[in-house]
Amino acid sequence: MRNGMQNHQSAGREEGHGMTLSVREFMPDIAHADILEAAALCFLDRGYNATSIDDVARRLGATKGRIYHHYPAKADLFAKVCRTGMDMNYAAIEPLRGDNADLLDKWTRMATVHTRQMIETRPFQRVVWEGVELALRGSTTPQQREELDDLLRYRNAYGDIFREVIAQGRREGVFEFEDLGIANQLMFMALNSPIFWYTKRPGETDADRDNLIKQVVTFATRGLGGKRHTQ
Amino acid sequence: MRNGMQNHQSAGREEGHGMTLSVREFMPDIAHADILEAAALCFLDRGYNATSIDDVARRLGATKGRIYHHYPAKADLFAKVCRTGMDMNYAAIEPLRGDNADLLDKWTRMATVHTRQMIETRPFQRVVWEGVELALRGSTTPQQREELDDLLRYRNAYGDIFREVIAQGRREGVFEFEDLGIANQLMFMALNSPIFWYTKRPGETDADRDNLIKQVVTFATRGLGGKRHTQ
DNA sequence: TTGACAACATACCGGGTAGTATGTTCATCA
DNA sequence: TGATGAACATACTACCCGGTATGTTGTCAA
Repeated sequence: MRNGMQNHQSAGREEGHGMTLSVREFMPDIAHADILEAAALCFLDRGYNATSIDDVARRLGATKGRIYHHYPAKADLFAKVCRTGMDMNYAAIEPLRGDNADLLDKWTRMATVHTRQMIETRPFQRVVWEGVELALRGSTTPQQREELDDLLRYRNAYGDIFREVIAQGRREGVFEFEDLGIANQLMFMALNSPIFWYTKRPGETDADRDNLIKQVVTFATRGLGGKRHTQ
Repeated sequence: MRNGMQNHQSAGREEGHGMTLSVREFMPDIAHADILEAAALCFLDRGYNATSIDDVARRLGATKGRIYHHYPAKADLFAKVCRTGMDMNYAAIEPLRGDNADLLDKWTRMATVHTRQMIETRPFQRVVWEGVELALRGSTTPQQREELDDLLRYRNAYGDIFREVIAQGRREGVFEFEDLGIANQLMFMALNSPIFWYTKRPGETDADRDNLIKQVVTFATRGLGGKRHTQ
């Protein structure tokens, strides 16, 4: 292990996503973090199948050798990106789990944090979405299905955290909807939607971003029939 | 043109989507309708890149020759599926365009018809979604970009129909939201969402489907701050 | 200082797939 | 009735890409 002292010229760092720090918190190994970030960006704007290992390597300013030295196969690299994305989501809402204050407040905070995650770690979250889709469609090899099914379970467990909260909210009269499964789907569609259409505006401020998030959360809150609308 | 009298054994018709009739209304040419339907189903459950022309042919109980006889390239087949899906959407809401009754009623009818389209022609609509995504990401060859840009404009024009209605609704105090673009995105995310998670339940009745649609539309209505909630 | 090994780069192979070139069948019409 | 062409099927090619095998460089420990 030659730790540190990597000075490859880091080509292809043209996109200024502010998500780099978040990723490195979860990937103390710099080499792995660089590869995962490059892979996430490639998967983001071309999708899994259309992205070649050479594409990822080119963005790194490296060659296939580097990637295959750390990951046995393209599918494993993809799975690792997905897992990293989900890890970041879990870590983001973890501090809110024990919150036993007002349910609507709790849900609002969870939804806000989640939506912020979708924006700030967008490349990874977009890849997670594609991973879930690949898991739902059949096909692929058995050993990859195993990894994708793991991702799906991981994702469902995360979704259940929200599901439980809105279920309790309905019991308490805070929310009003008919089918819990449908409501959960629609809620996540709204909260996740920035991964599809969000792009950082040139002069965007933190306040602009906060306002954007607020609008998304407000839409979801109202959609769920939330009694006391945020703000 | 030998019209009619095709009796290839129509293999791979195992899925009982009830969308066949809708497609054939728009494709009087049986040969083309069969190909488009098979292509839509293949693209639905494997995506564009992961679907080979041989896959589509196999589902038809035919070979590549048949497809390449009617479509010059895979991209053209994909574009045609997208265009057909959008054509069906336009035709579905067309009767509601002239409706000048209560705005919330008009919007509710439009949203209901749209959501029903997402369910009943799901394979085509899922392909449209992927087509829009492919158009938004760059890459691909120039002549294909032309077709995808066409699709994007076609789709945006369709979206503007809804956008105008909810914009007018906001002016009249029927809806309440901040940014029009964001509200439109969130609204479509909710209404389109069945293309991702809808599956026909074994004992599903028409009433079940209507109820499902109503829940989706209600969520979107509330999300937009609709003053008089449906039902 | 020298092996040993991590961390890559380079060179190569093989399978899958888009697209093409050509053969075959059958209906229609002159 | 035979000639023409639409509607396919069959056979083939060229290329891209995932994966591997091998070479190279620097570091560290003994």
